[in-house]
Amino acid sequence: MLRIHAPDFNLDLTLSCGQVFRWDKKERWTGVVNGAVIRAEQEGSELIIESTLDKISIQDYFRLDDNLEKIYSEIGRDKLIESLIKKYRGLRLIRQDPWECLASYICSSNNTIRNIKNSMRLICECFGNRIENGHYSFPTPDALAQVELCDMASCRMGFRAPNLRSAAAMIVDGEFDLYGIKDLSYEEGRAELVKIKGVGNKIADCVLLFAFGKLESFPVDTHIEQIMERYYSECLKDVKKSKKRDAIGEFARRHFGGYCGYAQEYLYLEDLEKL
DNA sequence: CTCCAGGCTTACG
DNA sequence: CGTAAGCATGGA
Repeated sequence: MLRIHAPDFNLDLTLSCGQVFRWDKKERWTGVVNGAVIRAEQEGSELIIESTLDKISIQDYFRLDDNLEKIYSEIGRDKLIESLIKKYRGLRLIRQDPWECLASYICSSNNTIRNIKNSMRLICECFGNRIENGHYSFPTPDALAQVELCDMASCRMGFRAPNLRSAAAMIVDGEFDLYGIKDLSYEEGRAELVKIKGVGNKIADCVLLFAFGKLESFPVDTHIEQIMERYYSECLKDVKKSKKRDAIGEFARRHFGGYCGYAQEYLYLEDLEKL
């Protein structure tokens, strides 16, 4: 049992804001990270962890080394984001495994969070390794590259299944250096990721932000598009519909600065919770 | 029934 | 160039 000092951290918000798909809250939050089951709960500023992973790995996963005060002062450029910082204080980005992150977001296109979570659970149950009762590791690229498409149909991924398997094959064959992206700039990494079939700008931005910690990434999906239209419409007039998402991302980098990926997460959660 | 969901690819003017 | 249909699946 680990007790980790975690000020400015909100476990519930961090795990329920839609950035990760393999955590569930029962009595405690339970998830699988890097092949190990983690059970987590929070008591005030103490994060209480039961896992075989060490303290450093947990701190790294939850990005507890991020200086949130500095990030808040950087992105807090207007009234809206200031109010969201106040409302969702302690929401942190998570440092996900690149392959699981890529696979999850390949599955995310034109899909719901509920369906994505269901598909990722099935993928792990069908093709991962059993760790303990009811908990499975995320299958490696090798494991998925060998799966027949007809066997993948049971994971309910629909038209995205061939994209996931071909991404796995590209990584296994050495055709795509996923882990090398950590050494690239945001722009270079994006140019690489969109070479994968089924990966466009938005999914590339999610992988760059959630797995590689490129905090200047600002993924623009339907939720972000809607909330940005509502609150920052004056900055998007005269932009053609087909260029709107690019324009929103560029505006966000100018407006919120180099930590705009954090701003994205707060805006996204606000739109998720709208009535 | 239609419309939408953390989009992307392809085809057609 | 630009726009639009089509893509599986499930829920509202």
